[in-house]
Formats: sequence, C-alpha cells, structure tokens
Amino acid sequence: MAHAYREQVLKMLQRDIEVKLLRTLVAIVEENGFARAAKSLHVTQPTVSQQMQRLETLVQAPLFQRGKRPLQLTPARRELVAHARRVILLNSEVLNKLSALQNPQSFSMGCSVHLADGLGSMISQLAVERPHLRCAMTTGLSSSLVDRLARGELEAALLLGT
Amino acid sequence: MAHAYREQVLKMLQRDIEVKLLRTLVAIVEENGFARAAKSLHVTQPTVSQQMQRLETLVQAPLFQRGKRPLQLTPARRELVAHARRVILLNSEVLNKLSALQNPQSFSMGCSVHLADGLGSMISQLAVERPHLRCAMTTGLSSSLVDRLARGELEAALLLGT
DNA sequence: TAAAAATACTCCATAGGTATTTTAT
DNA sequence: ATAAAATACCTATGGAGTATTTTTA
Repeated sequence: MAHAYREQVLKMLQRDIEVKLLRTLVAIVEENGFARAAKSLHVTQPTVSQQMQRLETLVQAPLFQRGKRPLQLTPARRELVAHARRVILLNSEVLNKLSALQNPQSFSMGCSVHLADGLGSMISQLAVERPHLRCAMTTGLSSSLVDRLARGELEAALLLGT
Repeated sequence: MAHAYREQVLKMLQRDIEVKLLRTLVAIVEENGFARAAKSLHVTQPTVSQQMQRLETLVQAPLFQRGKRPLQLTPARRELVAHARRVILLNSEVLNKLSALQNPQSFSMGCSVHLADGLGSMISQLAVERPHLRCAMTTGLSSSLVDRLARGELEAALLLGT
C-alpha cells in the first residue's frame, strides 16, 4: 500500500508505552530479577527478557546495565519506574471508579474445590487492586456452581473440565 | 495445561487499559464520530468500532448510547476520557524526559522528496508531542540519504522502495 | 436515502512459549 | 558449577483490514 510509509512514521511518533510492559518493569524491580519477575507475573523468563527489550526499543534508552548481575539502575530506569507506578495506579483507580458507577456493590464468585487453595492470594491481590469491592466466595461442585450461575446467584465461577 | 484457569483468572484481574484504546476514545470525542476518528488515526472505521467494543468489555461499562447519533456521553465515559487524557499526557511527558536524558539535544531526519508534502503536519504534531525536540529536516534522493544515515549525519530517514 | 456504525470473515504480525546457549558469580 | 539472562526458533492468537449489512436521522 502507498501509505505504508505514513503508517511507519506514525508508528515512530505514536509511541505508546503499554501498561503490560510497565508492570513487568516494576515486577523486575520489586522481585529483583528477570526470572523471579517472570514467576510472579506467571510468564516465562524469556518473555520477560523480550518485553524489556521491547521497552528499551520503545523508549530508546538502556534500562539495565546488562551483564552486571546486581541489576544496577540506569537513570532512565528511575524515571520509567516512577512513571510505571503512576500509570498502574491511575489504571486501577479508574477501573475502581467505573465499577463503582456501574456495579451495584458486590461481587460473588464460585470456585471448584480443587482450585480453592490458590484463590487466597488472588483474593488478596483483588482486595489491593479494587478496595471498594466486597468479595464473597462460595465453594462447591462444578455442576452446582453452574446452576447457581444460571440462577444469577453468582457473578462468576471457576470450573474444572468442560 | 493445568494452569490455564489461573491464567484466565489473572486475565480478568489484570485489566490493563491499553493506551492505544484510550487514544481512540479521545479521538472519537474530539472528532465527534467513529468514522472521523478513524480517519484522524489512520485506521479504518471498523477498527475503531472494534477497539471501542474491546474497551467497553475491558472496563465493563457502556461508553456510548448506541444508536443515538449525537453520540451522547455516558457517565462512565466522562471518567474514562479524563483518564485517557491524563495517561496520554504522562506518556509523552516521560518520553520527553527520557529522550532529554538520553538524546543529546536534537534530532535530524532525512526525507525522500516524494514524501515531503505530508511531513509538515507530522512535524507539527511532533513539535506538540515532544516540545524539547529541536528538529531539522533534510530532503534528497533515497540513495544519498542512505549514505548520510550510514555516516551518522541523520538519525533517521524516510525512503522509497527498497 | 444517505450518513454512520455494526457485523462477518480473512489474514498476517507479533507476543509468548520451548529449547538452548551464553554470561557472570 | 550454577544460577540468571539472552538468543533462536516456532506457533497461535487477535488486531486490523475488506466487504457487507444494518441502523437512524
């Protein structure tokens, strides 16, 4: 197409720093390492590497003193981490506001017994990210959960299998 | 994989509002319409529709009184537009800071003569988005531009063909 | 009936995964 | 020697496009 050039030019100017990359950056700082960050984000370590390469390309600045293991901080990185925290915060704030507007007041979710153990941490993270939320959890067999979903007693359910 | 559930759950919680979608939202407001927004963003109208559907799904709130043509504003939309403007601003601010840290002081770009006319508007947008930038433009044949690129006289060039 | 937006579908770019290598302690 | 990050390669998802069909002023 003849406008391919324009598209590319715009791609150079319209540099959006995607929130996901910022999340990864913060995770690396907080977990102190790519591999640990990967674990905490539930992705693989190469993915984290690639994401940071993308981020560096995007912002045109080195973010890590590569090779040096104590992962020293670049001046650019200080700025970017601060930015990241701001954006992530704004992001959850606006989501809270919107769900406050939209939502009634609570969210109840069913969970298959086999998954109940992992949910604790998720719930607490949910509490951090969406403090307005009143959260109720119900445990039971998948089949009964399906019924309750259908009846509108649950807003969501985690099921096994089908 | 056994962790598929967890992935999905996280996908529900970790709702990142991508900057691109926010840009589109703002464009729709400013241009007053999907089609016009599409034009200004250099994408097609269905793309804009889809992006807004994604955004609505993401924030779990209706953003447009569908069908009503004067495109009335939803309460949720007011919040989100405000958020969008903030994030977009932060985004360009941090990019400016970083390029100020990184970059020396100026950016010079070559442009094939055939593309010179469209550049005016791009340059002015560039001036808006990155006010710190001192911008110089050089026009010439692609081949010579390649040479100058190689010599480091230009930071970038727009070329035709190969 | 003429605009504007939605829908259906197709395709390709790319983000993420696995496997492996390289690097630094 | 070992833990951590980078690299190579592959695959699948989903975002954007074209074509078309609704919709409402």
